[in-house]
Amino acid sequence: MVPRSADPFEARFVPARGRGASLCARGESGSTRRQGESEMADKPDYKQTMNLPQTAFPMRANLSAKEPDWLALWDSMDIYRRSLEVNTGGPMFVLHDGPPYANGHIHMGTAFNKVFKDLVVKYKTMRGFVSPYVPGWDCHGQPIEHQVEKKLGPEGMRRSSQAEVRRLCREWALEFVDIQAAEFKRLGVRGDFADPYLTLNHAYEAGNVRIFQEMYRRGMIYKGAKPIHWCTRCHTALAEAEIEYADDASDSIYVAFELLSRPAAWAEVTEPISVLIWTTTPWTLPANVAVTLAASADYAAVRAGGRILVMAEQLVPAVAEAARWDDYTVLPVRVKGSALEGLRYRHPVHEGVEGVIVTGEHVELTTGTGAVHTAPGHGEEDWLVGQRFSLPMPMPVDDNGVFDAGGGPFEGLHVFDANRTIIEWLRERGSLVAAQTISHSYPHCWRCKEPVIFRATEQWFVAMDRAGQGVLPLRAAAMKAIDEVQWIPGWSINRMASMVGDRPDWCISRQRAWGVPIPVFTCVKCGETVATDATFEAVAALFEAEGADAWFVRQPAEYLPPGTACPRCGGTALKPEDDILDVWWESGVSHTSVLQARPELRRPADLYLEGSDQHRGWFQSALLTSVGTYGEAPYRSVLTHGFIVDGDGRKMSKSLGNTILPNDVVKRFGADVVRLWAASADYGQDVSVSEEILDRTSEAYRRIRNTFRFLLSNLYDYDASAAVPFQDMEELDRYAMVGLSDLVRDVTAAYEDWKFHLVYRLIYDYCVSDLSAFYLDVLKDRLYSDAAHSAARRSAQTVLAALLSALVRLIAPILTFTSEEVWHAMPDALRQGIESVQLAGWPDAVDHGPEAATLRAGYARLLSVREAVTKALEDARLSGVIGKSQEAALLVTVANEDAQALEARPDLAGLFLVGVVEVRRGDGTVVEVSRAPGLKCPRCWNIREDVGSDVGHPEVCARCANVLAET
RNA sequence: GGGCCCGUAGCUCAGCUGGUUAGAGCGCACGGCUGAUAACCGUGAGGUCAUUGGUUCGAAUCCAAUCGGGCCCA
Repeated sequence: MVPRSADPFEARFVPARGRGASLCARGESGSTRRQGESEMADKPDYKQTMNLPQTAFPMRANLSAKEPDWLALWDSMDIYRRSLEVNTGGPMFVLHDGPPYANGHIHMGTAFNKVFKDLVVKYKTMRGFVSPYVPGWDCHGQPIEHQVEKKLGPEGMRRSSQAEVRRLCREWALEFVDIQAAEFKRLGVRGDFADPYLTLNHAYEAGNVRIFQEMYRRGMIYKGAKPIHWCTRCHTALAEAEIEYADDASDSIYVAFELLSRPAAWAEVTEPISVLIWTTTPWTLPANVAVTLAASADYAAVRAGGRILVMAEQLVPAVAEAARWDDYTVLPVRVKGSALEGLRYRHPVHEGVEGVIVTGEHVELTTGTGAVHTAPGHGEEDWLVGQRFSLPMPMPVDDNGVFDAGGGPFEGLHVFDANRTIIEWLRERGSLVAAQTISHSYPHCWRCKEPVIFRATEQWFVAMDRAGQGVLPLRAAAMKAIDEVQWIPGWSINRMASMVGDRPDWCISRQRAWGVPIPVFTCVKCGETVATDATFEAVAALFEAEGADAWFVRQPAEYLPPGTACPRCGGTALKPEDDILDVWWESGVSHTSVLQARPELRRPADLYLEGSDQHRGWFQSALLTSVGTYGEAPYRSVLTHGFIVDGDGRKMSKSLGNTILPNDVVKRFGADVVRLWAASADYGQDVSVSEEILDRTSEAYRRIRNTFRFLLSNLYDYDASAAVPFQDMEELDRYAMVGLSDLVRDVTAAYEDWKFHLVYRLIYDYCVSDLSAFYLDVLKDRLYSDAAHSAARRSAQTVLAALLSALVRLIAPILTFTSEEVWHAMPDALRQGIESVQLAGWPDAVDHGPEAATLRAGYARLLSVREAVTKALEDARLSGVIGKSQEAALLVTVANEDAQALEARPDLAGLFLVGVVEVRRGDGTVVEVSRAPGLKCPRCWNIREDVGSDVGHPEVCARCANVLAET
């Protein structure tokens, strides 16, 4: 702030050229650009006698350059620690951070999420809550491992031990933890970045074991074989999250399976009878065990090419076309699928093997033949059918995707290479009825982009519907817990409930290196699983002390209690499980590894806050592991936001070229603009970001900033001891105080509802419409022209101080940098020695009693008349009657009630910013404009008839003469 | 293909349980001011409320379908 010279009124007779530069922070001389300067030359420079705004708070924020300074200040004062201490003894609010994946730079989605969380935490802190925020990172998992694999190359991978690969993965993860932490901090996010939680921390890793132990004990974890997506290149089972669907060309073949017995319906037929199946994965035929028909559909027997083929009646024409049958006949008798159940057929591949016909609900009657080749090891639905009919589950495909002996004639071939061979092989044997190539959606590995296969392997599962005695099965318990959580927005509960209600058992096995091992052992001698409280505790202790790495380098005998033996055969040679845990499990258990483990946190958390994809991800893995262990949800409420999309509502992708990166936005606009953008969007739906949106946001930012600047600039001589009590204020000021209270009340309610876009709108509209366009505009005359110490001006300043003090707090969670900048530019008296706005608490919505309603009503009328006035003034301006509004004289004719509201306020001319106003009563509202009588006062620039009435100061209006005389 | 959700002016948002000519701010155009000045004030033009049907005396608001978009799943 520029120091003000001793007493401006000493300067009243100083010629215009003499001073001035020192008064104005802008440094403008004020004496060189006026036309008619010569005629002013020997007149007093009244400007020097006025209280014009002064401030060092710059109009242009230069955020990208200045924000780092505030970060440094916060660092130096340890703002995170202080934000907790300031509310010591207060209630607690725990927002638990969902860990982003420690790979790559942050994107707009992560930026949005983190800013959102920061708004919540800072708001809660200012409301008096102890609100710790411990950021976290998800450090394990296939993507990082894949990056390391790429870096090492195939040769390097072969030479590296698992421990070495894990070391590189750890380095990779930690590097990106640092990068992302810096990026989050740069956005103004406040938290315990000095001690974040990382899923690779030893204590964290141990938490996985404790949860596993408890859920295992409760009978919720089992080992089973089940078809899962398997990437033959990455050698791993893939979760749904790791699958991408893309169009692929596939073989589409129709194969006749010759029936071993004749259905009664077609007993008289002499040709061989086959059931015709259709498949797009020829390589799964060696694992075939059944054909599934739709129980209630009609099946027909078609005579074509010298044999009888059974298929769904409604699909006959389509099949005939695919097979290019010139000539075929449909036998007159139809049968239901259920009538064929139990028939046996000759296996299409394996000599001397039989398959069986069954029925199921999943049979589609829109494509294919209505007869589904069923290989329980190669498909989820097939597996379910297999379960129901107790079918065998052969699995002739190994980890590499290559047939073993079970592949019969195709042993040694990779499944995708085998397709052609199999087709030819079938053709030679006459069972191939048709073959085409079709394009359809096929699953691919999200990392290597190769097509994946469905393949049954031994996996560890979390059972959704079974549990030990006396324990509520997980699904039922989770559904109950879901009901007890507050979901925001409300529809979120439907999504969560339907997902948990429908989901299959959770496969938690991954055949990878970079993660936390499934903490069980297998007896080398008999293959029994060895997992007891004693072994779990030993493993947890091991991880706690040495990390999960120890699993891969230490022998079980080194850390298991002496005498640990297989409960079945007594064998003491134990092999640690090879599979590692699904990373969703890992991040899910943070309720224990973080919330429970850290003294400053607690479980359950008050809030989990993530994007809507986490219904399937973290919200769910946290829920299941928490319910499975403690019988309750890990959170009291869950807030979800939409995804970040471009200006057209499309997802951002490199291929579309519509990506916007937070680091770029920070550089160009500043983090506060990112934060304002995040706050201004309705997160209940997808959130758009584009150049235009950021431009608009940036303009809104400047608008808010300028409001602060105006407030600050008129408080340069604020005297707290001269503050005017509410009841002694000018009426307009009392109205402004009521408006401020209303704003505080509304904004606080909006924060409480997590409606940040409403917070933004309320504050912004208040700055623009209530303050800038009315109150502050009207106030200028009083602030600038009245005596500095006058009660009227002090009344105005008291309001400005209140506005400033409240607004800076209300906006502080959002504009974290700018609010701090304002805080430090505020008069000391308003800061009350508080070093940061983040520690300044929340403004009160003062109840101004019954007068508040009277003021609101009176000014509502006045403001509606004022709209008519501005319109009339504009017309008058257009026709050249006036230039600025002060040059106008108004004749306002209004209805009776409005007239009362106007007449009740003697300073109508001031409120309308015109020279003079006369009010008359009439029917409607009519405003007539003419030129104001009188002369322009050279000091206050108002047009007054009393200009020249004072002998002491013959040039100015009476008010200004008084001011000059007083000083 | 299934589940959940979304689609009001160029942009961000209001429009409660259906009720007069659909609102605000920004942007834009035009004007004013030049003592908030790369600021401030004012006026104005912008919408067949995604589309199409239906319910109703009356629908942006209820229902259905379609189109477009998002997340999740297949």
